[in-house]
Amino acid sequence: MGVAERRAREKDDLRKKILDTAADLFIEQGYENVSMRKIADRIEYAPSTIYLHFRDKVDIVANLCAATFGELDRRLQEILDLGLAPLETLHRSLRAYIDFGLDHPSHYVFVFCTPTSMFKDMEQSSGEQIYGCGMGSFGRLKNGLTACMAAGVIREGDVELLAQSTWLMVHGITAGLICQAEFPFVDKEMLIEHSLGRLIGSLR
Amino acid sequence: MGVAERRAREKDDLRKKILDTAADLFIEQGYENVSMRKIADRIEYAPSTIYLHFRDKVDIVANLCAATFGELDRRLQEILDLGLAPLETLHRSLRAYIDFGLDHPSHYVFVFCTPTSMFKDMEQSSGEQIYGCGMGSFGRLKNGLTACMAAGVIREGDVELLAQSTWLMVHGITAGLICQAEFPFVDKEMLIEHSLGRLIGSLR
DNA sequence: TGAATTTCTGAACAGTGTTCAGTACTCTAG
DNA sequence: CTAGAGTACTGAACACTGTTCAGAAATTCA
Repeated sequence: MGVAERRAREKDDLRKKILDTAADLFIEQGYENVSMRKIADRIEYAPSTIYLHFRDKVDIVANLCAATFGELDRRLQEILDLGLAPLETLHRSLRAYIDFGLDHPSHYVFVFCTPTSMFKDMEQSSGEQIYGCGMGSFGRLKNGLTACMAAGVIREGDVELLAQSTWLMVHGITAGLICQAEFPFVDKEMLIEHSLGRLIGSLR
Repeated sequence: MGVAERRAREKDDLRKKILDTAADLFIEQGYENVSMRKIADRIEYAPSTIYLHFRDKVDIVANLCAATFGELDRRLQEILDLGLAPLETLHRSLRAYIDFGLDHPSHYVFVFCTPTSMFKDMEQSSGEQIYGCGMGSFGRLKNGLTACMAAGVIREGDVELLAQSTWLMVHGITAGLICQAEFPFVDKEMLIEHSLGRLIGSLR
């Protein structure tokens, strides 16, 4: 009686196809310019079919973001697994965060640059999903700072305060480079490393 | 023959009324949730009338932002006029920038947190208007840094690089506090001053 | 008063997210 | 092999969006 399983698998296939197609379109055209009808057209289903798999448009993006930010977590774990010096680990982690944002600008902007007030009339579960996206990584940042403090390579202080302050500024680098793409920035590599240098230097 | 003048004045009055009403609505409900019809309803004109005064919706926001950011310029000039020590001036200016963003979250997000790619299919003039919003203030930041360098209170360096790096991080504080309003931030006052301390400290 | 200008509107267009009655299909039980 | 249950899917519709434009209304000028 593998029928139920096959049907479930087929249902999951379509779900994945919707997510993949939506991801492609979001990257191609940006969140606002992608409509449910465009997604439906590309997968050759009626728009209403999508609603059998996702509550609404935000639900699709929330799922995509959750998946994408899982990748950030993986990248950060990889760095942790290298077993480097705490300060070097911190530096690489912050750098990985920025690179991640630049690699996934649409997702990053959606999760971190959309005022939460815009999601007021939204299913709570989607809101929490989006909200939770970054929390795992923020926890890693706190761990990283704690490790640095324990090793005595940065001065003692309120970890929560330091972490929030650090995140805000790293976020600024990431979001600024994404959203002000037209701005005549100096060499990006230099700009990022210089800023990270200041950021980490100010922890000593 | 003051007829023409009176009519021009009346026309300008309606223009201002549209801008004021739009500003109110944007603050109340956020840019995306305000429609041309809502604006038209509140001023008791037909939606199409608005198009006699503004090219499109973006044109309205662009005008609002230009006006708002004029206020930022004024605030920064006031600080400059105090004739304080260069480092103190820099500190107060950065603080004023953050406070300004928190005072006008909708405008700030619109100008700095909307990917420029979203304005691709937009009249060039509006794009330049939005783009130009922050340029004046950025120039002031560069001047402030140059003054500090001349006074020998920060170390020598590429002013453009320092200014961009500084702006990115100050932007992060501002945008982060606005867009992640639900995040359980520690005391905001402390968070801002701590971050500014790190930022300015890393210039020495 | 009549003509010319300007101001303003109503209806329409093409698009959006979303809902839902009803069709088409697949699988199960008799 | 067929009747019916159950699922997957669709087409049409709803209420909205920004925007356009022919024509109505109001105002000014001769």
